[in-house]
Amino acid sequence: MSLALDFISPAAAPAADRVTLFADVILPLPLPRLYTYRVPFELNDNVVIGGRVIVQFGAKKTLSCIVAAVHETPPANYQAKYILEFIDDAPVVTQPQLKLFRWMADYYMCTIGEVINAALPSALKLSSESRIQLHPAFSREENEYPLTPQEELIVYALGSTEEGKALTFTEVGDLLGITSFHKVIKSLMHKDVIFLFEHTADKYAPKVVKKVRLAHHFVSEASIEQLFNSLSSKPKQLDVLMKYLQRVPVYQNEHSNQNGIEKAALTSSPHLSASAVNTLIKNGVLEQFDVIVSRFPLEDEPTAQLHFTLTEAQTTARDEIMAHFGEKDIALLHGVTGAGKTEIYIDLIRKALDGGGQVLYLLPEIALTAQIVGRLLRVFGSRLGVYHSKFSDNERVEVWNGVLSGRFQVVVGVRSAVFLPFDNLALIIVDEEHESSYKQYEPAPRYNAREVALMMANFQGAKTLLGSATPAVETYYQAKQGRYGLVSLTKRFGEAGMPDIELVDTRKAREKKTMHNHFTAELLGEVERTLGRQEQVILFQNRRGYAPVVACQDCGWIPKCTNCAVSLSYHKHSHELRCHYCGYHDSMVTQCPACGSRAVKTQGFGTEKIEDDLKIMLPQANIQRMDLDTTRAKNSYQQIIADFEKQATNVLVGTQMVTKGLDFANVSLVGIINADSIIHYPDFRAHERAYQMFVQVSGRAGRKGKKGKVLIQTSDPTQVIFDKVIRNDYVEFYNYEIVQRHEHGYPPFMRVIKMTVKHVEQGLGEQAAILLTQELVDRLGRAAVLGPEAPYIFRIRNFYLQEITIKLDRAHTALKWAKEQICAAMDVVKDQKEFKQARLVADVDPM
DNA sequence: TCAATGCACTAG
DNA sequence: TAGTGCATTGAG
Repeated sequence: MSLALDFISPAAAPAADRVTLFADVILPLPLPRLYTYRVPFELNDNVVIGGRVIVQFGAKKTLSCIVAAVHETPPANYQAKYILEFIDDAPVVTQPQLKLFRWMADYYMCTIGEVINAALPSALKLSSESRIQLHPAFSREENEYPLTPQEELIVYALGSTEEGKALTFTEVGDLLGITSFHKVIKSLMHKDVIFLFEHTADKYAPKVVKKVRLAHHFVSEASIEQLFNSLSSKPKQLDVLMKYLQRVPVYQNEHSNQNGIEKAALTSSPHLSASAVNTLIKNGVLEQFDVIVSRFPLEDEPTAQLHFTLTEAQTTARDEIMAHFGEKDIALLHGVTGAGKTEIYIDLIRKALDGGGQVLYLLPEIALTAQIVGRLLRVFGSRLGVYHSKFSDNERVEVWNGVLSGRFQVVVGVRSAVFLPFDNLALIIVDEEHESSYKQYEPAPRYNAREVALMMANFQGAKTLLGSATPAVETYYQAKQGRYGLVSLTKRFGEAGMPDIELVDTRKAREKKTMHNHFTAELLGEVERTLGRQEQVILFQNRRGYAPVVACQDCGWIPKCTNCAVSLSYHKHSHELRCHYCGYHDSMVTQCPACGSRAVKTQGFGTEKIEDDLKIMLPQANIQRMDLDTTRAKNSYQQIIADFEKQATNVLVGTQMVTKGLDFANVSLVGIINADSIIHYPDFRAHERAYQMFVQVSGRAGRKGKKGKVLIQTSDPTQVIFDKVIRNDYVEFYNYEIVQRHEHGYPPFMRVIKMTVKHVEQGLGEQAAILLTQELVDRLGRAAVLGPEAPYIFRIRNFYLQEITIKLDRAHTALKWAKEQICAAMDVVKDQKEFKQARLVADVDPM
C-alpha cells in the first residue's frame, strides 16, 4: 500500500483491498440448508463463529441465528442479504458443539435447525415481534381517510405521536379480540396512519435483588448522630435505622456500607414497618440500588469432607475404571442398586477437575433429586451447575453462560444438558444409562442423550463412564466385546443384602377367592406385618388414574377419546374421564348414553384405586400416592419424598416414579401389584424393560443393613423373565436375552430405524405407508423392511398411524448409505400429490 | 364478477 | 416454519 493511501480512511479504501465476508448461518427452523448472508464491511471484525446475528429471512421475518461458517465466496446464483445486527462478541455456541450438532442432524435424520432449536434455551433464541407505531406525519384532525371502528381503536391505543407508543402484533390481536388483524394493519399502513418495524430484544433478564444502604453523606459517626436526633420523633424510622446499623457495622468500617443489605431483610421483618423503610429512601437517608445476582446461590465453600474414604470395593472399582480409561474411552460400571456408585462418581469427577477439564454428569429426570444435588453441591460448591427441565428459561441461560465463562466446571443435568457449550470435557458420566428417558421422541431431534454423550466425548477427547444396575443389552454387549471397559460392583454398600423376591399367583388366588380387591392375601398380610414393625412399604402399579376403562354393564358401551383410539381412564379425584395421550377430558358418565342403563362400572385399576382400596383396608396407615397427577406442581414431588423420608407416610403407591433412584433406609417391602401389564408389550425390548423395571423397584427394598422383601403379583408365575428376576443375576438375564436378539436380528446385532406415517385420513395414511414400504424395499431389500403395520394405539391426536421397522447392518458406511436411501424413499412419497398431508417421521434407534 | 379459501413454493 | 402468490371454488 502506498504512503498516500494511508491518509484515506479504511471505509474509502479501493474495492480491491476490501475483503467481503459471507456468513453461513443456522436458522432455528426445520430447513435442511444453511443460508448465506453478507457481512457489512465495517463490521468484518464482529463476525464470530458460534455467535448470534439477526438477519432478515423472507419478506418480513427477522430472526436470530447462529453463525456456522465465515468465508469469502459469494453465492453464485443470488444476491446475499446483509446481516442486520451482531448480538454477541463471543461465541454462545462452541466449535465442538457445532460439530456435535451437525453429527446429530445427520445421525438422527433431522435438520440442524431442529437441533439448534432444541439446544438453545429459548431466551437465547431472540424473538422477533413485529410492532406498529403511529406515523410521525399522522394527525387526527387532518386525516383524509375515514377510519373504521377497529382502526380507531388501534389509533386510540397508540396514543399520541409524541408518546411514540408501540404495539406488537399480538397486542393488536388481543385489543381487537380477533386473530386476523393483519388486514386492519395493512389498511392503516396504506392510509399512512401507522408504520411497521421489527423489534428484536434479548429476553434474558438477569435476576436482580433490591438492596439499600445509607446515603453516603451520612456515613460518619457525627452525621449519623445528627440523623438520629432529627428522627427522634419517628420511632419506626429509627427502628429501621437501628436494624440497619446492627447488620452493617458502619461505625467500625465505613466501607461495609458499600454493599448494603437486601431491602427485603428490612421490609419483611415482622418488627419493622415497610413504609418506614420507603420513607427513609424517599427522604434520601437510605439509598436503594440493584445488584445482579446468580440464581444459584453460591454455597459456602465445600463442607463435606473433600476426601471421604471409599470402601475397599469402591476403591477397587474406581481403580479398575481408571485402568480401563488408560486404554479405552468408555467404561461401564455395572453396580447393583445400593452399591454406592455415587461415591465413585464423585471421586472420578474430582480427579477430572484436578486435571483441569470439564465434567458432565447426566441423570434421568426423576433421579435428579434435591438429595443428589445437595450432596454434589456440598462437595463441589460453586463450581457445580444444575440443568433441570423444571428450571425456568432464565435459569437455563445462566447455566449456559456459566459453562461458557468457566464458572461451572461440573454440570449435573438431564437429557438436554448434552447441549451445553462445553469445549474442554474430560469426563462424562451417564448414570442409569439404560433409562429410556434419555431418548427424546417428540419433537425432532429424536436423540438419545447417552449416544450423544458418547459422541461428544469422542469429539473432545473425554472419557465416558456409563453406570447402571441393569445395563442396556446393547451396552453390556459392547462391554463383553471389549469395546467398553467393564467394571462390576456386586455387593451392596454397608452389608445390606439383596432382597428376597417372591411371586404370588393371582390366578390361583382368584380361583380360591382369596383376593381383596387387587391384593392377594399374601401381599396384604405382608404389608400389615411390615407396617406393624414400623417399617415402610412401596407399592408399584404401572398405571395412573383410578381405572383405565369404564364400561356399561348392560350394553358394553365404553367411553373413548374423540382424538385417539383409546378408552378414557377414570380419575376419581377430579371425577373425570381422561385420555392419557392427548389430554382430552370429559366429566364422568353415570348413565350409559347408548342404552340408558345406570350400570356404568370401572374396569381395571390404576394407582388411584390402589390408594383408595388400601385406605379402606388399612385405615390406620398413612398412604401417599406418587404419579404424574400428584406431582404436577413444581414442588409436590419433593414434598412427597420429604414426607416419606420423615416417615410421615407409611405406604407410597406410585407409577414408574417410585422405581427410580429413591433411597429410603426404612423401606423393607416392595409390592408389584400387576406384573402382567409390564411384560405384555409388543416389541423386542419388552423383556429388557420388564426386567429392568422389576430389578429397579426391587432395589428400593431393604437398605442400610435391613434385608428387604419383594412380592410380585402375576397371573402367570412360570414366565422365563421371573426366573431371572428372582435370581437377581443380570448376567444370566443378559445371556438369555442376547440369544433372542441374535436370533431375531435386533440390536445390538442390527440397527433399527422406525418410520411412522401419520395422516388424518386413515385410508390415505395406509396408502402412503404402503408406498413408503415399497420404496424402502426397492432400495434396501425385502429382508430389511418390516411392515407397514398399525400400532396397537392406531390413532393419536387425530392422526392415524402406520409403522414400518427397518433393520440395518451395524457397519458405519452402510448406515450412511441406508439413511440416504430412506430419505430418497421419503421424498418419493412426499412428492406424490395425494400424500402431501402425510407426515413421515424417522426415529433412529427407537426405544 | 369478486372474494374467500386452499395449496405449492421458497426463503439467501 | 411461515408468508406469498396463484388457482380453484363459491356467492351474488
